[in-house]
Amino acid sequence: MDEASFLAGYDPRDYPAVAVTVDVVALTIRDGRLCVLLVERGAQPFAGRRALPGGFARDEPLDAAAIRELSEETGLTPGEGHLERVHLEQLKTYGDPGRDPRMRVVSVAYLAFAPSLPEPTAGSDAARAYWVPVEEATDLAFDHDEVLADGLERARSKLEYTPSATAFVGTEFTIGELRQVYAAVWGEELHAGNFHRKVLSVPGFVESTGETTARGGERGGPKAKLYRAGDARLLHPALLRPTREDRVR
Amino acid sequence: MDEASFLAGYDPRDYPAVAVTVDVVALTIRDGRLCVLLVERGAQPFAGRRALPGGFARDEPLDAAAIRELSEETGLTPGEGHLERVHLEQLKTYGDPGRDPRMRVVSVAYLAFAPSLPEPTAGSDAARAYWVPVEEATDLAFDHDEVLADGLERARSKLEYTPSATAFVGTEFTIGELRQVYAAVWGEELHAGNFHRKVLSVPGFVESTGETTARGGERGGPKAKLYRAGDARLLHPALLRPTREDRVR
DNA sequence: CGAATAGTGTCTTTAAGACATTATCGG
DNA sequence: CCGATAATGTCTTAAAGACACTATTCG
Repeated sequence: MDEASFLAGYDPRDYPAVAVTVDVVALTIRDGRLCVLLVERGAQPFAGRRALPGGFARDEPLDAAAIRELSEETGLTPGEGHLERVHLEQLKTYGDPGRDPRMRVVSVAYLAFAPSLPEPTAGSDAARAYWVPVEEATDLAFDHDEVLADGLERARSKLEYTPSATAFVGTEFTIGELRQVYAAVWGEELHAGNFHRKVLSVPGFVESTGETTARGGERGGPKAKLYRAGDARLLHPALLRPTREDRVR
Repeated sequence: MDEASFLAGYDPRDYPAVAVTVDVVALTIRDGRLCVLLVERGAQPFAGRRALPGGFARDEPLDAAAIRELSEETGLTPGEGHLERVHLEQLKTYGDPGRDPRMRVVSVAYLAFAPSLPEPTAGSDAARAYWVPVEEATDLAFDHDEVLADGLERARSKLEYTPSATAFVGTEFTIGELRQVYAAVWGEELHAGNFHRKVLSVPGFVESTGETTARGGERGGPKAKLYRAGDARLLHPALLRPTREDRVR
């Protein structure tokens, strides 16, 4: 029986209720570390535990619900320049019976990449939210450990094949800043010289602004050229992670 | 407000009902052509139109619902050896308001790769289902054109980085059969010699059975060595599609 | 035999990675 | 000056792609 013929004679109110929520794995880089946005839970179940931000889907597209949740939790409002540049994509949907002890909850998870955002301000509705380095984001409520792990793996993979690393930095950035994004997300240092040449050789990854930074680095070094994101949606050739042989079996 | 604190004081029966369905983009290769499983809709809306197989999610994991739908539509039962080797993965979730004219329906789409299956038999519950070459699968009900397009793009990409092409052939196969899978999914011929060497050079992609086919090809040619799927979950290095420069912008 | 296919060999080009080198800045 | 970083150069190795070629089998 297909979806529609089933629904034709079907009143969903007769069935056990299903709730649809949207959860967001929001990643950013602070002080060279990859961080995820978490909220502190107030109510049962999992009271006091940390969880991914999320909420009930209203009468809106699922993507819009994800943006709304992110906006509510960070205290940032779309239209002020902060949330516009956030990269957002659907991650995966989690719907196992029992993942919420109270009822059937189907949760559509989203993955977001953001440039370094201000810490959510106390006093706002978002006071319970804060950025946590991903290694310390363990023991989350519900199945959010798994959701986060899936999000991290997706993020690491995305950096290989797409220019989405640019979503973690400002509109203008140096190659060194971009390299720090890769280092933070992949969790390993990259060879500066080879990375530099590689990034510039991929068509459409970055384009020069003609400008340079006003000063050199904090610990010395010359001024760096500034770039902005190019028009490529895929990286050809890709920027592959250093292969760990055992990862593929 | 996060998901759980919202739900704590929330009775979903007070809200507009949301239905969760599972749709399946099931792909197979018949006569060298990539085909998708479609069903003919009987009821309104979209009566008489073709749609992807799918249905309401019951009290079961979402993956289980997808397998169940596939089983019901093809008339094949798990445990008879046909559905075991089907590769199944979650594709994407579609939940825009208005995608079903009657009510809010959130649909979790799955992508399935199957070896050539028998045409669903008339007389069974699956009589309305049949395999259609993907180029002819247009004008589908709901937003299923978009779902199918997303599924095809995912399938093409999967063949690059994973050994999932082996899910389209039998447990034992020749390199030539594998090449026909790539040709059908990517829609372009591949150089036989280079493909052959490439497949054998990727660690864990295929392993030799030591056997060969009993006969040569129908139109001539020598007996071919037989292989089975190896233990790799990712292809290193990958089998990249011939690059079309304009695809990446 | 002729056509088609399996499988291998060879060469060129491209890309990745290791490593060195030069230049420029801050302190 | 010293240490750090930006940016470029060189060399080696791996991989992709074009192409040729042999061997085998069917009709």
